[in-house]
Amino acid sequence: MAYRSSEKTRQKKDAKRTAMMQAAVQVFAEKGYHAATVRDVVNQAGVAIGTFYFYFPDKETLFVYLYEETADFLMQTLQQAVNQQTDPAQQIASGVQAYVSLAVYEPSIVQLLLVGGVGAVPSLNEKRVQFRERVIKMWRRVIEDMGGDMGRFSAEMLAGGFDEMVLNLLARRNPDMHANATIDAMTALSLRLAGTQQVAVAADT
Amino acid sequence: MAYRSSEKTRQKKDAKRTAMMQAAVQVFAEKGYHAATVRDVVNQAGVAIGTFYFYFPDKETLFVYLYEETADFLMQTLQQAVNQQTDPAQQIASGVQAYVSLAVYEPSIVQLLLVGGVGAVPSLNEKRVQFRERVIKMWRRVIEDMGGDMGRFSAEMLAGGFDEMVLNLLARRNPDMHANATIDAMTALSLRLAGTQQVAVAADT
Amino acid sequence: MAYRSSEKTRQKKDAKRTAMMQAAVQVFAEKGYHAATVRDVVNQAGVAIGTFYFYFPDKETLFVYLYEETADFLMQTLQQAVNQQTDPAQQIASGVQAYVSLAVYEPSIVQLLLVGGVGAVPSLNEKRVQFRERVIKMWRRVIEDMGGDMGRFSAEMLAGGFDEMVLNLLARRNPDMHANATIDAMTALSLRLAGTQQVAVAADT
Amino acid sequence: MAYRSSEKTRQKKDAKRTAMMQAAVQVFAEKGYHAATVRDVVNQAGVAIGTFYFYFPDKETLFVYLYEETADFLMQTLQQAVNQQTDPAQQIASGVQAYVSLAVYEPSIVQLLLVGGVGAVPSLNEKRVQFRERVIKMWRRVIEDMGGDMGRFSAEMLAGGFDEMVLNLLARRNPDMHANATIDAMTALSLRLAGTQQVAVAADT
DNA sequence: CATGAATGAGGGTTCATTCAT
DNA sequence: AATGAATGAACCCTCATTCAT
Repeated sequence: MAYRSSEKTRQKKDAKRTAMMQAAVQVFAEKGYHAATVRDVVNQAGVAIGTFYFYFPDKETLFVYLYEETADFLMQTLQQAVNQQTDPAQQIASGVQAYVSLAVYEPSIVQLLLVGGVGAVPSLNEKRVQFRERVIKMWRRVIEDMGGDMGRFSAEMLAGGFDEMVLNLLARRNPDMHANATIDAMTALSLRLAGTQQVAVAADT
Repeated sequence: MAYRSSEKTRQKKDAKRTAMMQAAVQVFAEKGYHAATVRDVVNQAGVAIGTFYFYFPDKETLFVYLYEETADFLMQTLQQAVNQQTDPAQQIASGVQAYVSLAVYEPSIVQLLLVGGVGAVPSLNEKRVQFRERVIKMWRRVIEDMGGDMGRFSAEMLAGGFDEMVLNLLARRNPDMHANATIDAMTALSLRLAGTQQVAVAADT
Repeated sequence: MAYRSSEKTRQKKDAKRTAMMQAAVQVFAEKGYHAATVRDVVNQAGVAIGTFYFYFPDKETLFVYLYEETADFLMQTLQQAVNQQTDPAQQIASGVQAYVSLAVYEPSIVQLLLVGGVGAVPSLNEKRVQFRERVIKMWRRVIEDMGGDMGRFSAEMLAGGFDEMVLNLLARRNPDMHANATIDAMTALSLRLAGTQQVAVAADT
Repeated sequence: MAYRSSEKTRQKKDAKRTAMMQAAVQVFAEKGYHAATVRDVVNQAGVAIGTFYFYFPDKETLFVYLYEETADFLMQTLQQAVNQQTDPAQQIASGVQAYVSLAVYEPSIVQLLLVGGVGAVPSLNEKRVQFRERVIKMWRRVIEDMGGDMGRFSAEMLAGGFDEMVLNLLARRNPDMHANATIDAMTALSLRLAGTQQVAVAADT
C-alpha cells in the first residue's frame, strides 16, 4: 500500500477517498501524470468516475495534493530517522537507511516524487522546488552539525546523489539484495562530502 | 529536364528540418512530452503540420530521436572537456565547467534530458538508462584514474549530485551570476568524493 | 443511495444505441464505409461524438457488427419466408417475395450488404464470403428439393441474379410499382433455372 | 498487365501516363477507391507525385475514367466473342468463355468493375448504371435472338448470376482449375434461363 | 453520496492537392 | 514535363468533466 494517510486525510475517515488516493499513487507512479487517466484511478479504486469529482476538484489538483502528501510523508520518515540519532554521522546513516528502505519497500513513492509528473504539471513546479528545498535543508543541517563546510552545496549534491543512487538501485534486478551495499556507500560518501574525516569503506561492486 | 535537388533546395530542406528540431527541443523542454503538441512544435517552427510528418514519422519517434541526439551531444561536450586535460583533478574541473556552461547557455538541453519526458514515454526508458550509464561511466573512469575507490557508487553520486546542483543553479534568478561558485563547489566536492585528498574550498552561500 | 439503473434509464440507453445503429446503417449505405464519417453517424443520430465511442469500440468494429447483424436479419427473413411453404416451387416464390419486399421497404439493408463497404474493410471479406455462402446454400437446398440438378451453380446464379434484379428494381423511379413484376419474373426464372419444368410467364416490360 | 490502352489512350503514346493507369488499376482493385492513395499509384508506377497531377485532374476523375476504360474493354471483349458466333446458343457459350478467361487472367478488371469503388464514388453511380445496362442489353439481344421470352429480366439475372459465379470462381484456391466447369455451368444455365429448350449438363461439384 | 451516460474540445495523423524549381 | 517539399482540411479517437437520476 503506497499511500499513507497523514493527519490531513485521516480526519476524513473516508474509505472511498483513501482508496482513490492509494490507487492514484500507483497509477501516477506507473504511467506518469498525463498517461494516467482518471478512469485508471477509479477503476483501480473500484469506484465510479463520478465519485472522483465528488472528492477532488480535478485531476491536477489531486496530483498536486498527492505530491504534497507524499513529500510530507517522505520528509517525516527521513526526519524521524535522523532525529533518532544524536551523533551527526549516525544521523546520516540512519536517514540513508530510512530512505533506501522506503524506496525498496514502496517504490511508487520515489517514482512519484522523482519521476512521475515533474515537468508535466505546471502548478507542480513550485511544490517541487519546495520539496527539494526541504530535503536539502535537512541534509545541510546534519552536515553543518558535523562541522562540514560548504553546507548548501554539499547538501545539494547529497540530495541529488542519493536520488541517483536509489534510482540505480531500483533499476536492478533485485533491489533488496543490493540495498545494504548501497546504504553503506551512501553513508560513506556522505561523510566524505562533509569533508571532516577520511573514511574507509567496504569493497565496491 | 526533371526536377533537380539543387544546393539551395537541399539547404532549405535541412533548414526546415533543423528548425523543427530546435523548436521541438524548446517545446518539449518547456511543457514536457505529453503536454507538448505537434501543433506547438510546428507553430514554433513556422511550418504547417503536414510538414512535421514529412520529416518525422511521429511525435514519439521524434522525441526519442531528440533525446538520443541531445544525450550524444552532451556526452561529447563533456567527454571533450574532460579529454582536454590529463590530470584527473583537472579533468573533473574541466568537465564540470563544460556542464555548467552548457546548462546556463542552453537550459533546454538539461531540461529535456533530466525532466522532459522521463516516465512519460515508455520507449524512452531504455534510452534513459543508457544515458545515465554513460554519464556514470565517464565520471567513474576519471575518479578511478585519480586512485579513488568506490568508483561506481562515487560516480553515481557525482552524476546525480551534479544534476541537482545544476538544476538548483538554473532555478535561481540569475544563473550565470552564480555559475562560477557552483562550478567551484562541484569541483571541490568531486575531489572529496574521490576520497584521495583533503580539499579546502571557498566560502559558501 | 447509489445510482440505480432504472427501467427508464436502460430504455433510454438502448434507444440511443439503437438510434446510432440505425443512423449508421443509413449513413454507411448512402456513402460507403470510408466516405461515411463517425461525425455523420452521430449527427444523424443526434448525439455527441463521444457517445459513439461509449457504445462502440471504433468505426470498423461497428461496421462489421452492423454487417453481421444485417446479414443475419436478411437470412432469417428469407429463411422464414421459405419455411412457411412446403412445396419447393412455392418456397422460392415466398422467398423471392420476402426479399423484394425487404429491399423496397428497407433499401439501406440491401445497399449495406451488396454495395456498402465491400472491398473497403479488410476484416469484412471473410464475413462477406460467409454471407454469400449462406444465401447460396439456402437456395441450393430449395432447388435440390425440387429435384433440380447443378445445385451449387444454379444457386450461385440465383443468388447473384436476384441481387442484380433487386438492384435494378431499386434503381427505378418507383420501385414499389414494379415490385410485383420483378417478383413474378424472379420466381419464374428460378423455376427455369432449377431445370425441372417448363414455365410460362406473364408479359415482359 | 491489367490496363489495356484503348483508342483513347493509345493516341497519347505517353509512357508515364500509361504506367500510372496500369498501376492505378492494380492499386484500386487491391485496396478499393478510398484506401488506395495517390501515392500508392505513383509509387507503383515509379513516378513522382507531381506527375500524377500533370496527367490527371484529380483522384476521382482518374478513377471514373479508369472505370469507363475498363468497362469499355470488357464490353468490347465480350461483344467480340459473341459476334464471332452466329448461333445464339454458341454466342452465349463464347461470351461466357471470354468473360471467365478474362476474369481468371486479369482479376483486377473484375475486381475494379464489380467491387472496387462502387458505392464509394458518387460520380461513379451513373457510370455503373450505364455499364450494367450495356451488359444486360448485350445478353438480352442474344436471348431474344434465341426466341427466349422475358428478355429484360432474363438478361438481368444472367448478368448478375454471371458475376456471382465468376466471383465465386475467383474466391477458390485455383480458379484456373475450375474455370471449365464454371464455364459449362454458366452456359447451360443460360440456355435454361432463355427458356427455349431443355438442357442436359455435366455433373455438379 | 454515488453513479455512469453523455459531452465536446482537442490531439495525433493522413492524404489529396499545389507550386516553386 | 517532371519533381517532391509543403500545405492544411479533415479524420478517428481519447479523456477530463458534467449532471440527471
